[in-house]
Amino acid sequence: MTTRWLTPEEQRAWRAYLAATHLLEDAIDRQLQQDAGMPHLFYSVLANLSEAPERRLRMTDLAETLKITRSRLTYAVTRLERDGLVRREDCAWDKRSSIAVLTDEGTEVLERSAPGHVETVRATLFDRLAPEQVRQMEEIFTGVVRGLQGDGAEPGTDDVPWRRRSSCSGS
Amino acid sequence: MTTRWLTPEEQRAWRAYLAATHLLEDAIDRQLQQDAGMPHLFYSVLANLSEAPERRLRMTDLAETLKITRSRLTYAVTRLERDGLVRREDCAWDKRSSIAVLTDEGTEVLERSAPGHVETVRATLFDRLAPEQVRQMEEIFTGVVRGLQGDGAEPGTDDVPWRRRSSCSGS
DNA sequence: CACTCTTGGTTCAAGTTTTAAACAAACCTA
DNA sequence: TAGGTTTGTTTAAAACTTGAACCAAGAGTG
Repeated sequence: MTTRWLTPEEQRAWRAYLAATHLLEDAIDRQLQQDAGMPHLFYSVLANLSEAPERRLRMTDLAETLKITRSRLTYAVTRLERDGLVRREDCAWDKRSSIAVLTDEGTEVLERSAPGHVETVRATLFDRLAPEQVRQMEEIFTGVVRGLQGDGAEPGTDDVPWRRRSSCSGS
Repeated sequence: MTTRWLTPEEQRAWRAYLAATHLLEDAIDRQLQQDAGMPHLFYSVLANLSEAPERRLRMTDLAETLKITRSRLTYAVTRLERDGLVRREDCAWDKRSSIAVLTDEGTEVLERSAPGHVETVRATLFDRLAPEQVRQMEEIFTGVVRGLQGDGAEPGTDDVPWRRRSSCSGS
């Protein structure tokens, strides 16, 4: 089986993608580090928690939605907990689980830095895209995500993966 | 000025993008680490050199096309040089510059690991995209790149940025 | 009930990578 | 020549990632 190399079109797309992701991540990381004192990943943790019911999520679920290893998440949450932005709670139903909870201070920090973050995402990305391109982007990347790890999952659960399991949210 | 939050469509696109980039980078890094013993960035260095005239590029130019800092590139090239995949040469025209040259061994390693890499890129990305989506991707991200750092550059030089300056290639 | 298997999460040590600031050399311009 | 810029590296510190090992708790089985 001989290698099917990338076509010129694919090469151009790939290069553009690589360059853009580098620049984007740099810009966003710089902005967040500046304004919120944290890297993008940490911000994403806070953001995801803030949208979860009762602002709490199981570590494993959080790791899954963020597409990172649990180890990596443990590291992030430990930092955030040290800064008082997140608190860990035990799960009453499953005593193995620990639940990351966004604290009030975490909420404050998030709300304070969200505008700047959104501003950056807009300035670097969405303000340069036509509405049609936004749709295209979503389709392209949801496809990639599904292919890369959703192969075994039933379609339809991808939008809100954090509602799949018991969220230990009952008080 | 009140914050213009992301629309639901933009949010979906953004989340999909973030998830996909995480998964993609993970997959590609894992594959390259496995098969070539190096992270994606290092591979990109080799790949870019291999396509340059005489397989040589100024450090600064290389950093610019890779969208990384010179410091970061210095680190990468140092590693690659230690492994014999890249060699540094002085530039005759400008004695400040140093030129990274892909060695024969580097070429071998690259050629040996390229098929697996392309295979991964295909499997994770392009084999899931319609030709139209490849074009959409290119347009979206070239726009982003141009906006993020090409604002001051004349349009038309984006495709082959490494030919812009003296490449110190005259043997 | 033991027994095993799996899951959830952390710890630990090692290594990798990034950053930022400082530096030196070379170039350029007047 | 002086002053400013570009190139590239060095350095030290910090940040991050990895992978394996580990423990505790649930789940399934006989």
